[in-house]
Amino acid sequence: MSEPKIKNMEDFAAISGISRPTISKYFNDPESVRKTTRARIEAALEQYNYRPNIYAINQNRRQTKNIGLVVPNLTDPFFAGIARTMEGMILKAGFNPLLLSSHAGPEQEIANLDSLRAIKPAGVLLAPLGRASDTAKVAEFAEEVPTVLFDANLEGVGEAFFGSDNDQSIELIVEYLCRTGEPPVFFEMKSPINPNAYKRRAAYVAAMERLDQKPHLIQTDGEGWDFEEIGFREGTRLISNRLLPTNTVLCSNDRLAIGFLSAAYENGLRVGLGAGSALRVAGHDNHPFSQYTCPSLTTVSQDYDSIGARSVETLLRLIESRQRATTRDVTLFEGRLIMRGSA
Amino acid sequence: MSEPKIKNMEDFAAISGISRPTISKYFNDPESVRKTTRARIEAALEQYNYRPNIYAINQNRRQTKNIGLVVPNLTDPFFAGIARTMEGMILKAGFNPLLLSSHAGPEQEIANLDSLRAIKPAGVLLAPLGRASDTAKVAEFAEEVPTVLFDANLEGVGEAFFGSDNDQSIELIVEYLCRTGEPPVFFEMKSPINPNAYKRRAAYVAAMERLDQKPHLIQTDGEGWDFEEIGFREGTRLISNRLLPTNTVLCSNDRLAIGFLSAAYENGLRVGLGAGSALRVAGHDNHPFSQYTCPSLTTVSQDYDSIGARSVETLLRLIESRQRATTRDVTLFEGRLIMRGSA
DNA sequence: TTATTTTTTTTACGCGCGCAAATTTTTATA
DNA sequence: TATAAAAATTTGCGCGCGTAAAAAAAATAA
Repeated sequence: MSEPKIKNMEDFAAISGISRPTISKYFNDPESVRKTTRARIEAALEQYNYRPNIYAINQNRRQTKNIGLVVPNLTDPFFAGIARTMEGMILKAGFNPLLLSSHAGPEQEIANLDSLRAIKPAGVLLAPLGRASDTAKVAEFAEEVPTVLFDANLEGVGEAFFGSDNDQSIELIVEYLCRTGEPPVFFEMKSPINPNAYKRRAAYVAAMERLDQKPHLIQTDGEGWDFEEIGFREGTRLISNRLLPTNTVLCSNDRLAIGFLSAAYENGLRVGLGAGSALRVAGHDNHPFSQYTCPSLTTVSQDYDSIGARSVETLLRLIESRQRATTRDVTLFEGRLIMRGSA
Repeated sequence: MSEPKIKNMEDFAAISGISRPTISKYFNDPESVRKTTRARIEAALEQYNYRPNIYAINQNRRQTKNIGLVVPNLTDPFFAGIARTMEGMILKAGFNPLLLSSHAGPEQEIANLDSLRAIKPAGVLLAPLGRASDTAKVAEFAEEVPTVLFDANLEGVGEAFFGSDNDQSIELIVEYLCRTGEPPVFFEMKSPINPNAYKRRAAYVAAMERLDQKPHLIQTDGEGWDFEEIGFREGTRLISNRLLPTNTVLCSNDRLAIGFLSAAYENGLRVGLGAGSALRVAGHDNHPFSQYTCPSLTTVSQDYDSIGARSVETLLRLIESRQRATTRDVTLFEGRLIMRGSA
């Protein structure tokens, strides 16, 4: 279809009979040129299928159209889902998302930020590892590049933070559990990787005390991301040695609960609300798989549509304004109780 | 630490007392300059922390160091896991992986390839959607850019294909199920998105006939990626209406099996090998969550370490040789039986 | 020491585009 | 139709680097 080879914008300008600066203007914003000119350019575009060189563009633009999106662990369907919706929003706004996962730990988190630095992003959306994060280096990055945090907060770092209101969501489920049966013990990791875990622990204690109940924490060893494994291992130990003080267990997150439920099943313990059940188990997060556990998991859903939307919007507005935030917006979204079979 | 601002390679050359072309040579291959020179550069590097501009590099290099990595659905932990290991290998080889997911369908798959085209990758690793893929457009892309397929084959497309030997793995589990109990029915989607599903169907039929058993296919409606939901919905229907002709169900993949197990549980059907069990359920893939179903899922694991490693190696060799493959290597790796509680 | 090889330096061009200022052309308004 | 405003064009610089050829310097071999 195309006989003369279009190698660059100059060639394309020549063949389409329009000046190169106007072509350049068109690619930066098709609406910025006259309708008739746009039509001529687009007609030529169909014929010759030219695309500007992205490296030349980014070398010369004051600001790229890249937005970094860093999550702690893409292998976790929970984060994969969030990343996916946020990616969609970034694309729709005409930016180019770059998805990175920090699964290997804080070094990789910093490495991710370093490789983002190399592509000079207009902004970054970061769900930090949390407790494990190298906060100083993350803060340093956030000084250079407009950065919005979500999911896990690092105090004072970045332009804004959007996350879940753990106080509200944990109180919600603690209240529910206390109202409908024995008060729950709280099952969690001793040294959780995620700062939300600390908030949830404190929220559990506070909620229990508010209800005149005695808090009881069960804290297991275990490092890393293999939450189901940890929940299963510790669940097995607790159940087979009859170490549970009540028949109700609130797990710090759904993945621990999934492991715990599996342990209960393997040990012949019936979980659920009914009369014939020996145990109630609840989680937190409304993990994609929590619907298919046996029994299905009662949990609290995080409002990740809002968290994602607000994070992206905030960053985009910041980028557009070409200046930094005057105040650091911290907004927490409420959870919703998801009642299912397990509690 | 650094008083004079290093804005580009020329500044850095001046400050380190070495000529710019030599600095350039160093960044393209640190081993290519004399030891003493390298030491001087690295000393200066520590002081001034300079990094070459990646856009300027890629604009001028004959070939970038980018490698595209496209999977059908990052929300599926199975693909997330594969992508993660392959990413690691690409990085170790000194290339820059770019991870994309085609979850929204064939249009996004093509959009992914288009955005990869824009960054002029040295090569691409592609797990196509399969049946739904726009094969002509994928093939066109693979003509332009060295592309290795994995997981799902598109006949004749790309330089090579690496995947699982569905014939072997399905026969393995069919043989096991027949040997230890009633012969299995095969539970699958009527119009599966993945070509492996077709291979598995055929492999099931062949394996059953080889064992002198009558194959029985149960094919459900349902589109998209929500396999657990489909498995649950259809499982509920089959169980509550007593439509199963045997007590053994082989699911086309683990995610269907997870939904099916959940349905069995909800309907009070005990699953497992034991005498007290009414049903046996098996899957295929050794999905990360298959270990934590109730009961844990008997399945076949795919050798994804080998598939990933061979795919990456093959592409890297191709890139290094700077020429296309003379023959299209198709290698299938064998599955391994994972015996657990469900069958 | 001299001759040879390897490495570095010098010089210079080109990549494909953004961007700015001044000029010209086209369109909208009076 | 004249006038003002908007859009397009011309001209030209600069971004930061890869790369090539020739000259110079350094390391190695004879």
